[in-house]
Amino acid sequence: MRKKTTTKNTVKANRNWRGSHDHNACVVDALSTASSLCDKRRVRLTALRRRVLELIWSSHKPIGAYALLDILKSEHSSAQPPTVYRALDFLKEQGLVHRIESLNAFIGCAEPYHSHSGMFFICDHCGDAVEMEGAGIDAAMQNTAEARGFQIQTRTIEASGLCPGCQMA
Amino acid sequence: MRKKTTTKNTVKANRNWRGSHDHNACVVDALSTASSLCDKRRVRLTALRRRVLELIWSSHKPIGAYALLDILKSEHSSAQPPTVYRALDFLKEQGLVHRIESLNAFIGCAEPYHSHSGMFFICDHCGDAVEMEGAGIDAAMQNTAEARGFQIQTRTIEASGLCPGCQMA
DNA sequence: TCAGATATTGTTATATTATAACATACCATT
DNA sequence: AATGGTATGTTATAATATAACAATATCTGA
Repeated sequence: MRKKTTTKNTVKANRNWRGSHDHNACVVDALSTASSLCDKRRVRLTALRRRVLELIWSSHKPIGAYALLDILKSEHSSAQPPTVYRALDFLKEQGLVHRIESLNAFIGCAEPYHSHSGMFFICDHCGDAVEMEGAGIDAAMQNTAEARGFQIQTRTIEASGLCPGCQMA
Repeated sequence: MRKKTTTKNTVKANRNWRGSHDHNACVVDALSTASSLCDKRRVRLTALRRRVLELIWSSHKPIGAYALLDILKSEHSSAQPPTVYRALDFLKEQGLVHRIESLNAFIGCAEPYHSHSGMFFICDHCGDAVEMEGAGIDAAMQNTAEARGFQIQTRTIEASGLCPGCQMA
């Protein structure tokens, strides 16, 4: 039995849209996870790289390289484009951030322990982006690829549209 | 019971990788389809737009805006970036070309009659890209989106890796 | 601890991709 | 031909990304 209380459903959807609520705690978590991951892998999460990761997590939304650069410049006068692009390259390699191709922007990865490409739902209205589990999508792509003999290395899966909150506006 | 004749499978996969064989016929077809589609919709496939579409189809691989511009310039000296970007905007709106986000490049759409986002398999080695049917992927994304209350407007689905031919190299 | 090797960051310059803004030309209807 | 909408021309600049080489920091083994 299932009530059709639209409001209730919307609220539920809303509650689910973003997993976490305390954004500061989120950032701290992400940084400490990143730190231990890098230790384990014997790669160096330098102050600069750590700061870039922190800035990405501190932004609720996907953030572009030049927006990061502007912030870095204000606290670190030597920052130039390569400064931020190198840090981003490192963070991507380590799976700590994802690049959102349709936005030319970057977002923190909530599940850096296992390598994956991520699927993103991006709200055109508020700019929020959320990474979700593939739930069959990866497998479906893999099947299609295999049927044609294509060997997948990386996936880009992005959807833009309206998040629950912005559908009302 | 299943034979493991790798060679045979690979050959089969290869045959399927690209649907069509006569590329010139392909281009002619695409142009005439585009032409009738635009007539039907009462929009103008001008000489310039038609030429850009032709150039895109004539390229076996996704082609960038500035590569198109270089060709246009050589035959049409007034061409500038807006010339090509405007044509591309028109062609995208009409669903005649797709933009491949991970490459910043454009490719002709083989199925312009019905609006869709397309799923692309892009070979890192030879640069070929093939559009394939979603076969469950769109539905799977839609389900995930609905579960969270997200309303999808456009999708970007791209995989890069190795095409059958390049796996041997 | 020191020297050499490697990794990281600094610095300057430039490449690549994309859009803004305004002027002119085209062309369909009256 | 006058009008209004669409398309293109033109100039300038914004936004994104990388190349190439120099300097510095960190690591490793003797």
